Amino acid sequence: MLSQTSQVPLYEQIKDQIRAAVYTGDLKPGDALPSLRELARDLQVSLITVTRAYNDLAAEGLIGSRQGKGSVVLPIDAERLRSHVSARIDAALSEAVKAAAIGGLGLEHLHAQLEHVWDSEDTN
Amino acid sequence: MLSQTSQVPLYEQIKDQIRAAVYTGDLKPGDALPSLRELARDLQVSLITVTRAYNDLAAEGLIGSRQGKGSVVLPIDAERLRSHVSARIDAALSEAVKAAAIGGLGLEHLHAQLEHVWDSEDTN
Amino acid sequence: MLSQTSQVPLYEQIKDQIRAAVYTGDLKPGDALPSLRELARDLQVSLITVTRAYNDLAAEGLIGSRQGKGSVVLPIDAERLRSHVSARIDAALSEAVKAAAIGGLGLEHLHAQLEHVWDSEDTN
Amino acid sequence: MLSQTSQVPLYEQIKDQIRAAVYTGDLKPGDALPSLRELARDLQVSLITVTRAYNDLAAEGLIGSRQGKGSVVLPIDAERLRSHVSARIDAALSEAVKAAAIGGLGLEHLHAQLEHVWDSEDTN
DNA sequence: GTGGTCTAGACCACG
DNA sequence: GTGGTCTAGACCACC
Repeated sequence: MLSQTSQVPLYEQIKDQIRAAVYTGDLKPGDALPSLRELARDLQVSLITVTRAYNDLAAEGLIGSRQGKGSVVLPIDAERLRSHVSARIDAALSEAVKAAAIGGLGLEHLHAQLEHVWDSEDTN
Repeated sequence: MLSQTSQVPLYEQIKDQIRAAVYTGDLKPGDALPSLRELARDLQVSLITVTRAYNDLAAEGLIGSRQGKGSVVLPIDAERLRSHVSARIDAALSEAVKAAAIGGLGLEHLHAQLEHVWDSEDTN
Repeated sequence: MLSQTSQVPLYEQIKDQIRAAVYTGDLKPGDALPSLRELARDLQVSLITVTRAYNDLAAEGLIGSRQGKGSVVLPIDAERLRSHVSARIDAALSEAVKAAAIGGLGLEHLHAQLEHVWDSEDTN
Repeated sequence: MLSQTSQVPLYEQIKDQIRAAVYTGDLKPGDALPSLRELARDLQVSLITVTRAYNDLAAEGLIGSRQGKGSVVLPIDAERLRSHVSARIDAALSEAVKAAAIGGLGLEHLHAQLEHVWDSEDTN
């Protein structure tokens, strides 16, 4: 699902979803991705937008494209994935800690809030 | 310190810095802010960029400006601060949870990582 | 129609007109607003002036803008509209009461004058 | 009492207060106004600001100044006062009616609200 | 001196 | 095409 109202560009949202599918295993190395036109139709966005997302992911080394054969997921490097995820988690937690410091909230509050957020994300 | 290369607009960076100073108590209600021209000169940005930041903050109700008198920090109400901090914490934790889901990491890992980040922020 | 001689800033006049159109229903949620450049040309003002008006309205939560897609009216919530209208009415009536006090006119005079004004606005 | 935070310029606030005093009879024709320096001290504003207020009122024909004799209230023209007050009342009521129309509120609501505002202004 | 407004014109990101 | 950002420079009102 894409948000037309979010500040995040559409092509970034598409990239995030494909990345997430790859990293969670919903898409495995060798799997074929939907064609540009198919995905553009399904997501109700312009062909240009999907093209940009695929190009970016190809530049990242996550997917590969062959003339007339469509795009496929490339083998992922476990180390790559781990550092990618770790960096994102640490950055996010650092943000949370800074905000807590401003509000004078302690570590316990963060742990508790983390439980709440975890549960609510789980149900979505 | 402003980053000319960051994706974040200059005026947003200025707003963030002033907001942080107010919320942390470095700037207290009633304190005078640097004049538009003074800050523009110090930060090496255009007068208009600083003006925009001050205007936005005034619209938020965080600061007040009067022609010929300069700009001052307005009294903050506790409710405002609390909701501001809560929103920031929840957004950040939500990011962390999403990243953990991609990496297949569990809630325990997040709690542990939170401890690490908390300690490292503490020592800065 | 904008007044170049009024004390009210051009961008505030633009904001007022769009706000009025939204609140009266001339513009409904989902409707597209004219593009920045189009409105600037039509109103004979600078692009920046229109941009500022749109930005302010977006900060108010009344409209939303996306790069490359234009600007649209966002859904309004009833509570927001009610408080907006109430505040405007109270401010205006307070002005009238103050003026009446200066002229030594009583409450009955205001009620009578209110009838007259109501009728004359009605016929416009 | 002057509001340092209001958007209304200080000298306009001073003018309003003197006008109100004249129109309500607290200051009668022939009465001496406080000297520029005295009023500036009392109101905690600069001499320039008070001077501007007095000059504007003199230009309006409401007060007169004589070298070394201070300023005095001039005879007021009853017709002048009446039209001045009427215009202000009508403008304010028209604003209120417009706002009510937007909110779909009827004439009865305005009459009721007028009562409330009248009472609350009375107690101040 | 201060902030408020408006201008013209540029470059970038997005679809 | 769209909106977002930033610039330099001007004039005004206020104190």
